[in-house]
Amino acid sequence: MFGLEGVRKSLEESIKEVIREKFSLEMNVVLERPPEGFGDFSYPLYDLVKNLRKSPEELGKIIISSMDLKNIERVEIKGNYLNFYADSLSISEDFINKIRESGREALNFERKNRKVILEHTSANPTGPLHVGRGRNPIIGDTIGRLLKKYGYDVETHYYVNDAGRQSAILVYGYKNLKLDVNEKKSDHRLVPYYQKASELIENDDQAKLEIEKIMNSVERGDVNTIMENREILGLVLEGIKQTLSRINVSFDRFYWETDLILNGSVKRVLEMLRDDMKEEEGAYYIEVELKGKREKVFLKRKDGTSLYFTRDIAYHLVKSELGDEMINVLGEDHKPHAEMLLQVLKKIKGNINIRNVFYSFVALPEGRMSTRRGRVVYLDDLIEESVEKAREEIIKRRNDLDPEAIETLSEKIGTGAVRFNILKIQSEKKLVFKWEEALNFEGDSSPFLQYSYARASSILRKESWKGQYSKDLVRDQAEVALLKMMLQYPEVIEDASRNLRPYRVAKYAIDLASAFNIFYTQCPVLKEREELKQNRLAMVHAFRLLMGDLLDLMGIEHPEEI
RNA sequence: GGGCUCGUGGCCUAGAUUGGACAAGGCACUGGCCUUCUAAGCCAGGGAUCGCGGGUUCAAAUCCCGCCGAGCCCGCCA
Repeated sequence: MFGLEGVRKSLEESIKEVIREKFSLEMNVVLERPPEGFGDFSYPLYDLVKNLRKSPEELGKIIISSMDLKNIERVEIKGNYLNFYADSLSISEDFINKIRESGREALNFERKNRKVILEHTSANPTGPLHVGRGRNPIIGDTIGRLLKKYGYDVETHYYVNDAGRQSAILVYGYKNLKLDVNEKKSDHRLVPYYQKASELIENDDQAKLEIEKIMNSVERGDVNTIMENREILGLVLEGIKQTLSRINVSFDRFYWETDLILNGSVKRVLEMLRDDMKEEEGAYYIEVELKGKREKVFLKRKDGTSLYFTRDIAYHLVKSELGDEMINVLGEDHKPHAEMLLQVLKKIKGNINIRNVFYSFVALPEGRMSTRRGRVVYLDDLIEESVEKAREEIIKRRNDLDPEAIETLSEKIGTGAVRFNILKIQSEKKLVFKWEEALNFEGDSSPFLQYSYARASSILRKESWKGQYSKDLVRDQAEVALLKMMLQYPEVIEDASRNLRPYRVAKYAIDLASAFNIFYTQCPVLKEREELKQNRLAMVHAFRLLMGDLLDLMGIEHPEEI
């Protein structure tokens, strides 16, 4: 791989070595990234100054004179810091060479030969997706793309909850109520049935009984009931899939919860935990420790049926057989559940690799989203509004496009904005949904990225890069800044993947686009003399490759012109 | 009540894992830049007691303790 990380590591090693030899000290050397104008890496000398009672100048000189300065252009001692200026231009030459030789493959990481089962979204198939949990598919899908990029094999799962009360309510409503609904999208069409049936249970004992009967049959593993239910729930799931596919989210596998009942997994879990279970009024539970407190977790109702937690254990055991590691993207409300689940899984199966990514709910300014209270923004509505906004903006700027082209373009820009505006914020941070922010197409936004990509494409359409590049022709500050920014790609991807922080990619994409836009305004390309033109075309070419890659990672389209 | 998470200019967000040099972007605001590769852009400017109070340290937005505020959780629900 290319980039500056290698330089950092060898500098750290070398400094550590010098300190050991010259001062007989064992120190943990971590270089910092200094503010603008202080080089690429810096080493604070405070500790040494204090330890050895010598001036920073004196210490700095000793270190510099005996350390290995490979790939370093110059070093300065400034205050209590040793500032290293990397020879970014030589490194950039390697980078451009790699791009020339292998194109986009230059951005690939080595395969890890490790398979991750990534579960995300898993919304109950009882209604359309709303923005409250809308972060889940976007964060989840991006993590999947990131991990693939970083070299993992990834299998994405959607766990379809068809065993609970909510599913039974919908099924009952759809089968028994005669309603006149004008909605063509199936997930929205079924909403009134669910709502009406929910109301019914409040005071209609007969309905309540019927719903409990459905639940009971399902949990007992009655194949007919389960399959009938799946047909109705499947209608909603189809609608959800449509929504997701519009924002480029898809799954390798939909795993139905009731399969765990049908294939005996749930039964096996209960057997495995038989010795740990305790009885209380006919129901069975196990005890787990949560934050120093013992908690009861029920696995079996007094009527003998299993609970969500039981089935979740079974599901995770299934997943653990499918890959080397599991990653789940979960709402913050699942935190205690996930912690307890992990404990139980460890008890059953010693080494188990699970990592959870939690996100906090998206709320509206007036409070938490709630379908019942009619306080909800559906993901479909957000997408629709965003695409509409994009259409308006395009019509404002372009009068050369036919209606069909406008349509295609607004879809790409609008859906990209939906993904980006959610992605750019750390998942655990609370998020209040405001239309004016969701529809912001300036500054830190996806159109900003797509715009920079289109600008690069536009230049390359007029003239393509012939393959020449020389660091000696780089003079402008904007060129250097762009090159340096591009060199950060590997460490950003690594950090984002290892720590499951997709927002890092979003932030980096903004910085990169920004560096390119400055380059674009300051450095003409096409009208320069041949040599310089080729040099700048190389940068534009490399930038376009990188930005296209980053947008793909985020599931955002990158049209050649916007 | 207990636990988890969050609190950074008027608004939104980085920086916190690994404590370091004037706290960095964006929105909004003020002023400039389209006869030159796409102005969804670029340049310049104003605007921050980093929730509050202690502590550790040569050095704290970052680590520790307490408090305040917001969200989430504490079911034989999912």
